[in-house]
Amino acid sequence: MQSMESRASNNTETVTSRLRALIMDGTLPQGEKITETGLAALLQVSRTPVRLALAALEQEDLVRGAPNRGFHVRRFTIDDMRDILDVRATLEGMAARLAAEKGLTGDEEALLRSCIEELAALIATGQHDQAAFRTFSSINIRFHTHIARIAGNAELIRLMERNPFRSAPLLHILPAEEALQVLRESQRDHIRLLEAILQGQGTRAEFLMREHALLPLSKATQLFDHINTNTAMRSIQQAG
Amino acid sequence: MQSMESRASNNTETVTSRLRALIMDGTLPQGEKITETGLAALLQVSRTPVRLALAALEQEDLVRGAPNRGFHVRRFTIDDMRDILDVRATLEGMAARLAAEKGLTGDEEALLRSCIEELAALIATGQHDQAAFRTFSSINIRFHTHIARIAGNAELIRLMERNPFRSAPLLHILPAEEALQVLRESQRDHIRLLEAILQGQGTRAEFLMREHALLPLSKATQLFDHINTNTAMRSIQQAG
DNA sequence: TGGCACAGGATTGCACGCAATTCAATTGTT
DNA sequence: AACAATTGAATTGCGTGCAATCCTGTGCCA
Repeated sequence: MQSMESRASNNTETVTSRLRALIMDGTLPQGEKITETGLAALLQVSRTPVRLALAALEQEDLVRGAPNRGFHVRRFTIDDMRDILDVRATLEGMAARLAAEKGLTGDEEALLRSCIEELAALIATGQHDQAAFRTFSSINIRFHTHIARIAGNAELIRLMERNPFRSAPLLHILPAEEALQVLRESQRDHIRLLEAILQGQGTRAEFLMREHALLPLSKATQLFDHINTNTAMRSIQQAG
Repeated sequence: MQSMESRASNNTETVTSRLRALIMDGTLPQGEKITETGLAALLQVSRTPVRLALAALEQEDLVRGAPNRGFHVRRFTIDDMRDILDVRATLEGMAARLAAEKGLTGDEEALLRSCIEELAALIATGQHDQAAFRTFSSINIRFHTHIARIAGNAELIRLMERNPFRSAPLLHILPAEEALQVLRESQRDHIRLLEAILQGQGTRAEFLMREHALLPLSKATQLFDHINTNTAMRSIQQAG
């Protein structure tokens, strides 16, 4: 997570990454008002890179701003989460379809298979601690990213990378037993998916992937509650 | 086109709109280097709003920038266009599916029907001049936008609005007879689409819409040639 | 007591200056 | 003559000051 984001040559990108992290990990609660001055003081930079970072995150829709009235951290309602996941599922489905229609080279197939094998090995250990879930998430992202790469649609990759919940740490939230169950279901999906792609079954791959990507949806309520508990509860309670 | 974009309270949004227009209408050729200073001088503002506007358009992927090396207008290859249209078709298809699954209120149905009737009336006149195509495009956008609204997925709407070719003036490019043919095919798609949505046939609506949105793809080569001829030819010839 | 106007403080939006980086041309060397 | 190093111009990145705008709290009036 940090190894990808923290490499930045200029201050603006650094501030953008740090601000994004502050929002995603809940340090800045939902709905929190962000002042350029305050954030600049917090991050020890001037207002200029802060302003640029806020503009960037406004495009990502993580913060929202009104003219002359500054920015505030976006509030994610449960409907927002459903919408975002739904779009993500559609885009991932498209990636799977394109990959199936295009066909895989030997290297590409090998890479996907290795992801599946790593995941299988991880599940076989039966571990269900934070570290295991983190590893799972990392391999899982690699699997999905690679399918998008194979699809070869630059615009698609661009949109998927900008999805707010690209790497939402869902598993860490669920009870351990339930999380393990999710892992197993997820893995079964992966295997079927690769099979469909290998056989060139575009539509089947698309729908399998769609269903697979929607798997977190059933847990959305828990995710929602967790985020609120973790971040905005105090301010909400104070406000109400 | 202008009535939607030009209302801006602050300078940054004004500059963003104007710069976007400069790029889309080809005043700034593809690959053209953009200097903050130069653009600020051209638009009679300081570098600050220009910098913010460039950052915004970089998110839209209309300009691209390298650290410490400024920005240049994105070059659209024909592959880029295919990719963007393909993604757009998928998103529009999703909107149609959601609309069909959700069902229409009387008002919503009436609005879609009125779009179709207006389009039919326009086609019936047999006009094929620029004004007619502009009108067609306007009504067409209304039809599609309304379906996205009915779908009710905020994230989906957001992505569709950011699509670079949201309102690409395709028809103006084609020979008049061919453009008229496109209009008729397009209209037939609209009618079938509404029928599928009304009957709650989500998957059918999705695929009809996908096909419909891909209609410009067959003309992509012409579009590509036109844009290059219109904008970048000189600089390309000079460079090569 | 309730509502409105006004003023003070705070914050954004913009302009400009300076340092750091990059690119290009010139110069010197082999 | 070809290539490498160096210097200089141009441009970006960032900091900060100032005016315009907006919010808050106070006081006045009905």
